Amino acid sequence: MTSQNTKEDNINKLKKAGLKVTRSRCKILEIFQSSPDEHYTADKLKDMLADSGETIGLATIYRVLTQLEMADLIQKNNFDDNQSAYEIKKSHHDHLICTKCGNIIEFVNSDLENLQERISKEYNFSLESHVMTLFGNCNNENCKHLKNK
Amino acid sequence: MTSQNTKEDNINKLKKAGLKVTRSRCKILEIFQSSPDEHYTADKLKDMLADSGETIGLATIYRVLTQLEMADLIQKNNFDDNQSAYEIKKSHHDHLICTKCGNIIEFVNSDLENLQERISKEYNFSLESHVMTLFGNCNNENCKHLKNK
DNA sequence: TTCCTTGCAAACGTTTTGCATCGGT
DNA sequence: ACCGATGCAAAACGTTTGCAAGGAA
Repeated sequence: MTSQNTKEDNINKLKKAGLKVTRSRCKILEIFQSSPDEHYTADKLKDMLADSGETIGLATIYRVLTQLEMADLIQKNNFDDNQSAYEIKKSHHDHLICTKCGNIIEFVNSDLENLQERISKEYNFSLESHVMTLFGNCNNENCKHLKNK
Repeated sequence: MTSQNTKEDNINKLKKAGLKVTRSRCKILEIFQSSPDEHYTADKLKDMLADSGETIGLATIYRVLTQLEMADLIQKNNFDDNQSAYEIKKSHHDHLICTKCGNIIEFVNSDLENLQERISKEYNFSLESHVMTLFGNCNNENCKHLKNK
């Protein structure tokens, strides 16, 4: 296994960002890596940490999330809710969100990336980043549980 | 003038939505119509209303915004801030946002609309709506005022 | 030992709600 | 006259911050 996500790697990533290697930061990073497509709110993280026996204060979680975001290890999303959803940083990608069950699907589309560049040029705009989110119904069988949070 | 935005029209729109035609709702609608490309926070609306001699409580503004949104007369945007920005509902369009000065530019692009449909189909997804926001620098001369709010 | 990190509680800013009053219809 | 709409104040909510105690280097 030449996994990119060993504990060693995380230690290096944190050090590189000038952050001390603490239990909280490692545990949080590991959760993100355990399900790379999942989106986590601060609250959800707190619950998951609690479930695995780690009691970490919400304040710390918010602080860590901010730091990991600045270190470019995770990405913050402001979807339609009042809560921010974080996910591990990957190459450019966007989201489909089911308005019935809240399910989030990620996708990558290079045509989209190109189109964004074209549009930016049209407005003499220097593109830094983007967000694109499609809302609709996922048409899955198990789209019955309303808003899994 | 065969304007679509007479007071008569607004009265009809409100009635159609099952809302009483009150001073607050009319004034707020008029502000949105006076600058169709502008984006307003609840706070900003309160200030503008105050400037024109209308003192309307923030609670009412939020209630009206929610109702106008449900009536499909305005649209709510959750950009990167903590505040929601509302604008009058137009045909599909998206945003370029300057990360330096906060300036918001609207654009419409039919290629984008088509591409969204293609992507949705790919995931067996029934598209209802979308959000696309490009962040970058607007390269305007007057891009010096940091974050005009 | 140093300074960063954490927990707790309190503060914060935005949005929502309860309730009495007001105003369309 | 009825019932929805409003104002005010208080509550709720997610997030941030101050401070004292704890932990990595």
